[in-house]
Amino acid sequence: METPKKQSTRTHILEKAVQIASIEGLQGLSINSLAQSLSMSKSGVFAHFGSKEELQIATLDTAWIIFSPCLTAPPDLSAVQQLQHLLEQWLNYLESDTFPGGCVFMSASSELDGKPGIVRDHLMQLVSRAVFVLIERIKKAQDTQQLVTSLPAEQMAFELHAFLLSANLSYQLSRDKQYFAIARNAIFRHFEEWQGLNP
Amino acid sequence: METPKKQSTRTHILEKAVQIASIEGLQGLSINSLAQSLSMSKSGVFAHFGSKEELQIATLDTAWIIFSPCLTAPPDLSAVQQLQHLLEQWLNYLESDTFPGGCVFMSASSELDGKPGIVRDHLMQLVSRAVFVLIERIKKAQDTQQLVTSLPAEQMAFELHAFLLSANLSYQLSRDKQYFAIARNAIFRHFEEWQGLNP
DNA sequence: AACAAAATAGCACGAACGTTCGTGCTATTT
DNA sequence: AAATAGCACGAACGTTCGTGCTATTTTGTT
Repeated sequence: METPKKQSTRTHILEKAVQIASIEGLQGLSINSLAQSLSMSKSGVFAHFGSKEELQIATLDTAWIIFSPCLTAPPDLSAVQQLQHLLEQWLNYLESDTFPGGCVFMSASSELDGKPGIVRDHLMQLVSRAVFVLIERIKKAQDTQQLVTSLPAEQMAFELHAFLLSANLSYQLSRDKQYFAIARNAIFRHFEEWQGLNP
Repeated sequence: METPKKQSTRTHILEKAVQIASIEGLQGLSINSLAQSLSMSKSGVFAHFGSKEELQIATLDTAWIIFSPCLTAPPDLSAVQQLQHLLEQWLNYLESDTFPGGCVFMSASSELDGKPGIVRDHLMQLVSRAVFVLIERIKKAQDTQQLVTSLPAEQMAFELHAFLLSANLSYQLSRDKQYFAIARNAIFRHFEEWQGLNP
């Protein structure tokens, strides 16, 4: 039987790293505390990455692997249903404590804006990828006359994304899940309006 | 002549502290770097506050003094105009680089969520105060039949606030001011809708 | 069973962190 | 003129950080 042990320690390290980073932030993720929480030595952890920046990038990639399934949708749904499916999965990802300290990408965006470097570049690439999927889904719904075309897809994406971000931030600060209900209400009403009057 | 020296160094320190904190975050605001950028000694700065937590709280208070004028509005305006005035000033505050690294309260919210303590408590109090003003302005506009009452004021406040937060985050990450135009578009359209059909 | 390779541990380093202490300056008060 | 208080300073503390080195252990292949 093939033992999966060889690759699994690095994976195991990164899963803990994502948890810690979601609470302490990417900067607060220290190799020392990471090693201790894994009952490993500092150098044992460090050797897997070679630098803290590489650890941070690998942590972002691991978080992306956890998050990215949200972006998929069953192909048998209509375009607008796929879009709604995407938003609902995104909300579930924020609401269920997938990451104990909230969306890693959002907290990382806050700490890394204004600090150029490869970690920031990598983060921006991942964030752009998620927003790109959102915009594309909106455009497809517009192309099939399921959403109005009076608004640019980018405008709609900004507003929907804003509700997701804001719900995450308010929830993390207050630990009150009502903000997800409020965000769902906002999203639902906007869909009602944007589906309403087709030319 | 009364010497303003005594209180002014502390004020001077805190003004620099707000600038640094807006870029590096409240945790990244180190007493060492703060002292160096002021050509002071570490202990000279430290003595004014006694602990880093007290420095962080004083920094938040200083940022609030800078921000809070946004919340005022000329009393001769109508309720809905006062609300629009508030949002426009808030956007200007985010857009003009009042703080070089973006809204201090937002980045602080991101780093402090999930880390209980007096700094987090103090931050939440300030944030709540701003949101409270926003909600009260909406309620007053509803009471005077200038905004529809089919939505709770808290729901409207969440959506408007989300646009502000999201514009700030996207701008700080991309340095692209188009996001403020998008946010203004979103706010304008929502007012059009919420003013539209009164009972 | 022996051995090469990879993974982990151990140790030391320089730097930066928050904090404390003793000590001068410089006003203000007695 | 003497005593006092407030500021700011430099030095040092113990700790933690990221990062190199060198052993030692574990693993996979013959």
